[in-house]
Amino acid sequence: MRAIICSVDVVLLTIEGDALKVALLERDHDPFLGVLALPGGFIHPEEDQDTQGSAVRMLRDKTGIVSPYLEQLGTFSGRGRDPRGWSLAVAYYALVPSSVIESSASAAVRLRSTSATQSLPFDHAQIVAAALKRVQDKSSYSSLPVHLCADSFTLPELQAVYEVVLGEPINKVSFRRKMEELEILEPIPGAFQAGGAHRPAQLYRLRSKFRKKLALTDRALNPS
Amino acid sequence: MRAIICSVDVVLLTIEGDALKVALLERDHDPFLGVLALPGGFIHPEEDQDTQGSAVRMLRDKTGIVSPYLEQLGTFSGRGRDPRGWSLAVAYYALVPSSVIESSASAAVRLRSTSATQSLPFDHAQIVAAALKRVQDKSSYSSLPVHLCADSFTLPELQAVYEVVLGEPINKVSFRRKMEELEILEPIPGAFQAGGAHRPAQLYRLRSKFRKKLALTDRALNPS
DNA sequence: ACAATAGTGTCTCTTAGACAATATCGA
DNA sequence: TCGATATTGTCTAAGAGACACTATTGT
Repeated sequence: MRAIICSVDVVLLTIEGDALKVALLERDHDPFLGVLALPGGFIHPEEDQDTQGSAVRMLRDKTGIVSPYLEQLGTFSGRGRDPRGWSLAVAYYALVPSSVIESSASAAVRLRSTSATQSLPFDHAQIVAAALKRVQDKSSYSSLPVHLCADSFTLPELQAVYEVVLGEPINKVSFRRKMEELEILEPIPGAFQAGGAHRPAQLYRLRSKFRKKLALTDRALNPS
Repeated sequence: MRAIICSVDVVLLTIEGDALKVALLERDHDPFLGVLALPGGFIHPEEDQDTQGSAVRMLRDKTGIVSPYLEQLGTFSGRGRDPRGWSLAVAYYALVPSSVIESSASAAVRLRSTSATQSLPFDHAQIVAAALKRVQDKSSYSSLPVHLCADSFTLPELQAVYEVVLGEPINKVSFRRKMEELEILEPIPGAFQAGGAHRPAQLYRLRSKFRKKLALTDRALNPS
């Protein structure tokens, strides 16, 4: 009996401009040498505590990024997904602000729109689709999208992030009420973003209690 | 390098009396020979299409049950969880009505209350806890619990199932309104359940469109 | 002063829960 | 008829979205 090929893949998501982007890398060996694919690789039992550890290691070694938010997405398996044989990939997804990409991503990282991932090798298109669906579902009733924002941000910025992730506009008043209720944000005293020819916006930061934890709502932010 | 031990475990849940129960089996080999544990076993790449296929096979062969609802829960991995070495278990959960257990479960199946699974071997207690949490989360905004009901059931019965799963009472009027809105049920013409000394209840069945698909609500059934 | 965006007040409509009325059975 | 549970009607209160008003900046 052939051994099962065990790997871990990571869907690293960020917002660039007005769209969600995935981080891809050119594969450095066969199969699909040179083709853009999700960062991933074999599990190293001697080195990795568990698959989450594998994901952290791969993200760090291959993209240079350490993501505060990293969650298991699911496991993809079967005979057909890898030409080398029956394989099993535990997929994770990570969310980072674009500032982290700019400051610490390796030069090999390529950002691609999540809407243009049809041609990825293996079943990576399916994995990206699952990550996208998970992020959208979770975003509609949680504080998940704050992890796509930098350390400090304004409410209009955060709302724009939610709108990019959910793909539809949100009522401003309702959005602010919801953020207020969640009690996850705190204004940074005296800090404003002066941008353009208009009233400056209050800068907020995530309250420390929620650095690692999500806040959940009873009702969807944007019932469709 | 040692190969990774790849297995699949299934959390089979049902309602018996007023409580959620898990199906357990006595282990037939070491480690933990004779100890009650989740149904599970090694992935057979020659035989299984993918891990979902492994889960179906194990459920069928070890418990005699074929569950219409079977969903991946997550993957549990690491050095410590199995005394034989670094291992990886893809966990699934299944929901079946108690009638299915009664009619087709193998005699070896033991039902245990989900609140008494602290002493399970490996990390099975953690897997059961994750399954329970998943089922509760999903039940609060979907039609998931109908899979714990037999083919035909009354609305009070279904409400009782929701209440067992969620662990708290639900407003009757709201519950009925929600079920109405979801449009997942249809009354069985002329079929009533005559039970006791009171008005008989209309029997309903799941509309065929929702046999395999869940219906989702925007708002939690029971905001707490 | 004007344009532009930030932030707030308030009205209305929808929906959830409380309460209670009606329906239908067996005893 | 009475007790019990099913089913439905309706009132009230909380929350969401629409709209518009105020605030504060650069030009």
